Parts: sequence; structure tokens; C-alpha cells
Amino acid sequence: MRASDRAYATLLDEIQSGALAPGTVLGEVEQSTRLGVSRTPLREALGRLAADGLVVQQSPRVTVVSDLDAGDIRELFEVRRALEETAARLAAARADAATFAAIADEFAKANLSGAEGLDAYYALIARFDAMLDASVDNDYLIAALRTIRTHLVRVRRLARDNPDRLAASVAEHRVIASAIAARDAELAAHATHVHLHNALTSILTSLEGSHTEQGAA
Amino acid sequence: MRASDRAYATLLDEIQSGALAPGTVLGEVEQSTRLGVSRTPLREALGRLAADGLVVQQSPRVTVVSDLDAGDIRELFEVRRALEETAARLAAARADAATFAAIADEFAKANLSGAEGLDAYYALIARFDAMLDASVDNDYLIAALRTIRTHLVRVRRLARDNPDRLAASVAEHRVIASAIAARDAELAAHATHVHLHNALTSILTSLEGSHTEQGAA
DNA sequence: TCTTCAGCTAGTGTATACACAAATCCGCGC
DNA sequence: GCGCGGATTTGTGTATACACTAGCTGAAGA
Repeated sequence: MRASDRAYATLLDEIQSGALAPGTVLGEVEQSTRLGVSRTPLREALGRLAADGLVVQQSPRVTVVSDLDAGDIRELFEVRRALEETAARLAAARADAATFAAIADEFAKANLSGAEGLDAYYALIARFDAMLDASVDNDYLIAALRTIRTHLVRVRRLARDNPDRLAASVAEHRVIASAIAARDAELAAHATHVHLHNALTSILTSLEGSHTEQGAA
Repeated sequence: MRASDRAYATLLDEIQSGALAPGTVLGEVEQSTRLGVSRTPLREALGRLAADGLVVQQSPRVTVVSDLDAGDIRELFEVRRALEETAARLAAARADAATFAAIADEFAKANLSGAEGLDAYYALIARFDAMLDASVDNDYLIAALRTIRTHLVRVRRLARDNPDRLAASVAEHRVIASAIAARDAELAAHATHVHLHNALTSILTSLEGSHTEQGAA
């Protein structure tokens, strides 16, 4: 594995997990020393993070971890709705019905009790997303969605899901998967709309309730 | 201006204009020599082009200018529809009505005769896009749109617009601008849908008619 | 005391040298 | 003559040295 890939993966994980908080200054010498790579691959990693929007060049001399406030989350979901509704429509037209019927069944049977249930939930969602990507068969759409998902990992970290929301989310995914299996593009798109609306509402409510140390705008 | 920016700008222009045809191998030493920069900034430029999707790493040793066939154009327009319909909806909700009423008027009065008419058309479209971006006020959406537009420059190059299509396109833009000015989000979105459908149809027809030396799939 | 300028410092931008990996070509063996 | 293996070559991955710029600090003059 290349040094620049390692640096990128490490920094990505640290930003997504919050270990590197928004506003943290990322000096090239400092970070390259810390990560054990030289400045050249580190610069490449920073460039990729900047392309993703996870870091920004605050001034010509200082790169910082980008901020992510409630406004950003709303913006993110506006784009996400556009892309995922389109993905749902395309999948309904193109996907293998049996495959989505099968995963709809998995959503129906999903058990979310305990911490391992949460992991299982995220794993199931990830598999569903991967199936959707494969079905839409559109590199440009997938690339755009990947960028959005990269940011959403941070959002998830900020707003802890509550159990009720998780159960509802699974049910919503089941509807989407069923609609795709039934080749009902409109239903798939509208179910996605509803799902994302509920997810956003839940996240924003969660943020409202816990803005104890959240930075002021 | 940084050497990496110059290299990026030059390569971008050459790829968009077709001077660097799809499939052209971009060796680091070769290109850095040609552009008069060293390998380090050139690598950064190649990295940004790869992030844009304009070049791809065909193998671990060879970077080539990415191809763009009719299938890509369809994919591109699927994403474009998703993003621009959303942008139109958001603009209808947020934009300054007077500004869009004014540009709708410009579309109504646009004169497209001659080659300078074509330039005026593209300039007007560019201004409209910029106004839309400013109105939607969503960095993530704008970033996604920017990527798509980067590819669309190449599409335009492949498929020469005919005068009839240009006139129709102006009329369609007038409808969209008017809808935004009237705060009619649904009309703006649907007019955008129709516009992009027509644009895609025209492009694909143009490609059909002139696939003399277009590579076979 | 405040302002301004000069020099220093820290950190990025760029160039280049070195290391490594893959592909190709030539020679040898079968 | 054909195939296989090793050496050479070419090109990327990484490290590091050098250059330049911006920002800061200090002192000196008004």
C-alpha cells in the first residue's frame, strides 16, 4: 500500500471519527512526522481530503479540518435527496428484482437489540447501498454519492441515533427495497424522500437536544 | 500562480478542447517536461484531474485521458437532471425574484445570429448558471454540479449544437428563469427536466449522425 | 506611546535525487 | 524455431533539499 494511501486513510478516519476536530490546523511537517511519511505523500493525501471537502485551505498557508454545522447537514441532505431519489428510480428500472426482494426480507427480519444490533444495522445499510450502487450502474452518480456519504459519516458521529429511529429506519429501508423489487420507481423515490426527511429531522432534533458543547455559529 | 495550478489549468483545457484525445497516455516525465514544471506539481495536477474523473489510472503505471461515449453522456445527464432539478427547486424557493425576472427577459430578447451569437448564448447560459449557484446557496450541490459541468464541456465539444436547438434551448431557459422568478418550484423543476431531456436527445442525435470516426463501443 | 520598517522565522511550493517495481528485450537452452 | 529466464530500462513512489513568501517580532524614529 502506498504511503499516500495510508496517510489519506488515517486522516480520513481521524476526521470522520472526530479525533481531528473541525478547525484543527493540519501543518504538513507536523502531520507527515506524526504519520511517519514524508511531506510529498502527505500533501497528496491533503489534496484528496480537500477535493472531498473534509479539509479547507483557510489561508494560502494554513489547512484546517472543515466545519460541519446544522446548515451543512441540511445542505448535505438536499443533495443526498436528489442523488438517492434518482438512484432509487434507476435501481427500480434496472435492478435484479429477486436480489432486492431478498434484502427487503432481511430488513423485515432485522434484529436491532444491543450494541451488536447497531453494527448489524450499519452493515446491512452498507450492503444495501452497495447493491444500489451496483444496480444504478452510473459511475458519475456513484462518485457523487460517495462524496456525500463521506460527509455523512461525520454527521452520524455528531448525532447519536436513538433506538426508535433505528427501527423506523429499517422499516423505511424495507419499503424502498420492496419498491425496487416491484419495479415501482415512483414508490422507491418517494419512500426514499420520506426516509431522508425522517432521518434529517431525527438528526437535527438530536443536535438541538445536545448542543451543550456544539460551537455557536 | 502556482505551477501546479498552471499545469492543471493547461491540462484541463487541453482535455476539454480535445487536444488531448481520450486514451492519450499522460506520462509524468513527458508532461512535466512539456509544461515546463517539475514532476511534483504535475502529479498534483494529475491528482486533481483524476478526482474530477477526466483522467483514469488504467494500470498502476499508466494514466490516460478518460473516454466519453454515448453511455457516459446518458449517465452524466441522469446525474445532471437530479442536481439541476434540485437546484431549480431551491432557487425558486430562495432566489431574488427580480434578478431572475431580469434574466428571463434577457433570454426573451436574446439574438443568436452568427458565430458571435453562439458566444453570447454560452455567456448568457454561464451567467444563468452562476446566478443559480448563488441562489441555491449550497456548497455541496454546487461542487457536485461543477464536476458534472466539467465533463459537459467535453460533451459540447463532441456534439455540435444546431441553430434550431440553440433557439429552443434559449426559450426553455426563459421558462425556467420565469418559473424561478414566480417562485414556482414545480414548474422550474419540470421545465428543467424537459430542457435536459431535449438537450440530451439533441446531443445523442448529433452523435448518431456524425459517428464517422467515433470509436466503437 | 504609537507607528513603521527591517530582519528573521516558520512553513509551504518546487525541484531533484534515490529507490523500487514492472515491462521489455535479448540471450540461452531446449 | 520457440519458450523461458534474467538483465536492463523506463517510469512511478518517496524523500529531501532548496527557494520563496507571508507573518511576526523587535527596535527605532516621530
